Amino acid sequence: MVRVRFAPSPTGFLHIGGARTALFNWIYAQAQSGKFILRIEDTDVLRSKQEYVDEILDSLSWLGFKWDETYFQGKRISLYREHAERLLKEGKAYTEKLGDKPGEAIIYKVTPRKIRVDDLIRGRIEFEAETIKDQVLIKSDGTPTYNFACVVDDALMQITHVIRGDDHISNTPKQIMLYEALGLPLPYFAHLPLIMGMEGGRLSKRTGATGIWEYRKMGYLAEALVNYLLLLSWAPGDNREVIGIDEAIRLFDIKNVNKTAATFDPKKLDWMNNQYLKNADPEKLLDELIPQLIEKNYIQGDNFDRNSLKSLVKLFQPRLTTINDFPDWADFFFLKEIDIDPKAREKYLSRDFSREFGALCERLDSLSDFSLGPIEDSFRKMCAEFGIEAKELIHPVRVALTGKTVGPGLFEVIYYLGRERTKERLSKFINREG
RNA sequence: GACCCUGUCGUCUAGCCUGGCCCAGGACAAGAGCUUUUCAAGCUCUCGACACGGGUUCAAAUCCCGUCAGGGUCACCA
Repeated sequence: MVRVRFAPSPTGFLHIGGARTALFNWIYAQAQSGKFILRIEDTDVLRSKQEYVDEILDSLSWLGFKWDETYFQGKRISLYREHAERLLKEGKAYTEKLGDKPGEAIIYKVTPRKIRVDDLIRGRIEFEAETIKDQVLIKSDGTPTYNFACVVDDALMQITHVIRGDDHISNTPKQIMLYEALGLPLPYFAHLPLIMGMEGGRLSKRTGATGIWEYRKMGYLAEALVNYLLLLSWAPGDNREVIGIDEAIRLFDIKNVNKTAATFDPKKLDWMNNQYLKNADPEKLLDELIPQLIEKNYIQGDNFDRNSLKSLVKLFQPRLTTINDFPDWADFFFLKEIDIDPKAREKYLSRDFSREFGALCERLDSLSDFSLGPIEDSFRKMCAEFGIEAKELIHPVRVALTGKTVGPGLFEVIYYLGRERTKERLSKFINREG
């Protein structure tokens, strides 16, 4: 049975790189019908915080990576000490006192030899143990070092595949020495390429948001983020980009994971998010949106028409980059007084449209069936009578109704805005004296 | 500095193992145009890469060697 793990340390939020490591472990477990284990590496007592633990768990859940078992290294301190003392007894380690500090560290003595790693993604990598210093196992304060705790835990938790970032390649020979010293079976290793920022180098706050939670707040869909992250170092091989997680699991093979570091491109993430957004269930989008709409005072409590909101969401869905675009772009449906973009006014409403807008109001008034088809027919007929092209009037009307030059089709806007509000907004541009 | 990893369009990649179908395919971005209603949607087109140099071979993006470049690691952090 395949057992993989994701082992974050709660000294910060879950970021893009961590999410990617979690994703590849999780998808491998799914593909192999194995177990995905979560291990919180909280041995650094000073920097570890409960709020980070909570945030990491929330982010993993949001991304859809369910885990089967949870461990905290902080609760296993005695285990590490037992194993270190065993090495001490066997003469494979020695103790050392650090200056005048209390306590003694336990240090593993490296013996020169060649260490081979057969990496599932990179093939064979060889190291000379001579280039590696003696390794601290237990620090003077009694807590284990990362490499030691990691080995003891991976062995005891019966982890079969260690899938982690490239930056751990040089830890691998150190860990292999410890497995062998302890007489524990070696797992398979697979090292994923790193994700870099647009300017090269590590993905950092400078290059934009890195916390998974921030992406959620910005209105990205978990499915889109996961799909994008997966594509950053893996491809199904048939030129498809938008690929559902179930199918990805079916096609996933760790041997096809790329070796090259990938640059995180926010623009492509945006595109991916739009791909998922346009096919998303409007009900689900609405659930995400309602709290925002309430907060903006666009709707009140539970006093709103869910069906008409759903229609609105559908209207905007194909053009949304993030969920959060909706409240901005559809604001004119909710606001009593809309702001007209000054440039839009300048471009389309600089001349007087009293005659046309007035006629339009009358026509809309006389429509017995205020629905999409009749609205459009009536509008176009009126333009013909005025001897103008429809678009000469469409743009000014759109600006008058929405305050914007872009948006959904005008007739949909009129239909969903309703007869009264449409007339009201148009009337503001009708000069009575003229 | 030492050790290690990696090198296909600006970016993500397919192809590389099992040389010829690749004067290198797709996607994002960018640019141009179409859509007798806008675009931030849709459609069409354009731009654009095998890091470099040697080999091996009838034939190399694909195999070998070297160079260069980028990245990672060298903590009683994880």
